[in-house]
Amino acid sequence: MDPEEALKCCGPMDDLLDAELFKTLGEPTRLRLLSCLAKCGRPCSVTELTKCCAVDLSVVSRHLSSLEIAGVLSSTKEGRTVFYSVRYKHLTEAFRALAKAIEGCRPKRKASKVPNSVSH
Amino acid sequence: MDPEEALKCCGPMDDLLDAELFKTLGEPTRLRLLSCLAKCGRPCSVTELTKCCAVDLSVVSRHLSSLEIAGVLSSTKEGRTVFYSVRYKHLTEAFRALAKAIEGCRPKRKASKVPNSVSH
DNA sequence: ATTAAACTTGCACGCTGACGCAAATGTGCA
DNA sequence: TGCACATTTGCGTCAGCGTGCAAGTTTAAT
Repeated sequence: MDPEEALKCCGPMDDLLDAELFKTLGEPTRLRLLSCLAKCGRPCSVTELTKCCAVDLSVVSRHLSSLEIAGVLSSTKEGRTVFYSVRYKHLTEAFRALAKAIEGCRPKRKASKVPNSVSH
Repeated sequence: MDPEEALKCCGPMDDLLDAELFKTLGEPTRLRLLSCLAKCGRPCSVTELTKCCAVDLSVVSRHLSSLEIAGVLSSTKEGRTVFYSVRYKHLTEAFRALAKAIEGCRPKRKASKVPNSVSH
């Protein structure tokens, strides 16, 4: 198949390769917040999470909001504090599905010796 | 555990949460190139891949280079044309490992009613 | 040697996004 | 009501990045 055709044919990958999700995860500070939150294993407040990275609290608030929009975190409000949690199940399933989709595109057996088909 | 401690304690996630990888995948044009290349199921040249996205060939060249540096693609040169391929195995394993690491952080059973241990 | 094809690289432009600070909003408490 | 705490939002700044165009590089063919 040619790349031009591949563009039109819609596979499982196209639904799973979410640019917004990757863009959100592709930022060191956000990634650190996710990592710390995951390792804590419990919901944390914005103020708490600010202690694990060297940026202003307002910045952390915005990052956490982004992560929630991207489907990485969920939040619950208790009084005046907001608790963020990792969406473990959702994330795990997303990455597994992606792995499976990529694996599914992989050609099973290589045409070992067919010089003609190689050129183009 | 507090976010502050979590920062110091290094888990499996910290090795797998690669900001550079996500940043590279968090761009629509690059993601489209990856998708088309994967769906083709065969190595493609820069010129071929340019046909599946609406940007200049020089831009495609740079994107493919980025994807290679990030470990998403591999390239082989034949004469004057460069063929890019998806690193299926590498990507699949990376995402599966990530899924597993995230799953591993998930608290198995919630402490249903232990007020003392919650506060901190 | 000349020409053409396939990429790569240098450069400038425009836009996005991360950041800090200050002000605003929402909420519990005395 | 007044005050302190937790978080959000507005705003200006600055660096990074995607893009196109033009020039340079490598390699094949005539």
